[in-house]
Amino acid sequence: MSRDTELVRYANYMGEPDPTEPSLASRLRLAVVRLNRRMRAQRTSSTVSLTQVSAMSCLGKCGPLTPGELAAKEGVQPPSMTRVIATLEESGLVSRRPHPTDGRQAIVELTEQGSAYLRAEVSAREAWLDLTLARLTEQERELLSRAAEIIDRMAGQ
Amino acid sequence: MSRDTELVRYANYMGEPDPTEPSLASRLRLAVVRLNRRMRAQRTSSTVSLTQVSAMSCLGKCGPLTPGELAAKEGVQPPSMTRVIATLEESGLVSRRPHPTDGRQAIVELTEQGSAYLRAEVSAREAWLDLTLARLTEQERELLSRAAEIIDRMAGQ
DNA sequence: TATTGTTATACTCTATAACTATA
DNA sequence: TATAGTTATAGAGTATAACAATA
Repeated sequence: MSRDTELVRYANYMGEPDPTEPSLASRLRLAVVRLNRRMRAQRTSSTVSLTQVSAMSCLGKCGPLTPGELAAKEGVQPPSMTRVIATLEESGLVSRRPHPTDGRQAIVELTEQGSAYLRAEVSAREAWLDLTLARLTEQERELLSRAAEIIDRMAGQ
Repeated sequence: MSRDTELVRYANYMGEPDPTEPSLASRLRLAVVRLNRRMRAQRTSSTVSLTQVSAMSCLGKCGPLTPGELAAKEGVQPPSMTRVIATLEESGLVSRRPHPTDGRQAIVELTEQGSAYLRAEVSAREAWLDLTLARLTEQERELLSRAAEIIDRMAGQ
């Protein structure tokens, strides 16, 4: 997209504010904040938190990664990821091994147990979300599916 | 919606898992977690956090509320809201007055300063989100607008 | 006795700054 | 000197349990 096109879009988008109606940014912010809270509050028997599940999903999807790569993909700072990895390693869900050529780096990957967890337990954690999604219409789910893609792209910028 | 319809929907939705593709629940979870992180990380000169802005937006939209009502609308527990209100009151952005008929309750409302903040500063906090949204196409924004509605409804359940 | 709200306490998530080890 | 990662520390956000005040 050219810089000009982008500016025109921004002008068009910002040009007609409706003071009686909350902006799209406001509504999207509130919706995301609230769903995030709701998902975190969803307790499972497991001790693995939403953040940890998210990191494990990333490893499951991308394969073994260095801590730095994992932090970048999850959009957190390296020290935050250090802690997530340490906790998961203590639980035996991920393992670390030395990088073959660079002594500074490490390779983090799911253990057998971690993979099994991802297959079986993640869906348990997501039970509430699954059920809530199931209550929607097929059209609404299709819409959310596309929205998830867009939101993920926005967050990754 | 009847209970039967709901069960059929759930069966249809859950019946065809595709192991090669992350589920909608997974993708939506990741998208929401990441956008939430990204929004919180968005620093402003202001000292008002995203959670505080969210509570103020709620007061701006609904008018004066008791702490309990505000907690329910935001989907947090009362003690959590106690803290948010206390901080906002210290900053002079909201005020508390006694409930006219029930001595246990209180009425929380935006002050003049709080309203001004909501008009002027909130958009500053949302600058990043606004800009990011402006980079999308009109169709994508329309889609997100509908998604925000659905997500908010899901979170409110 | 039930309801509303607050206080006390603790845990998760995340950040920045400073440090260590390796390239 | 630059990069990858960890340790130390701090702050936001949220919860549960226990308490106080009022209905």
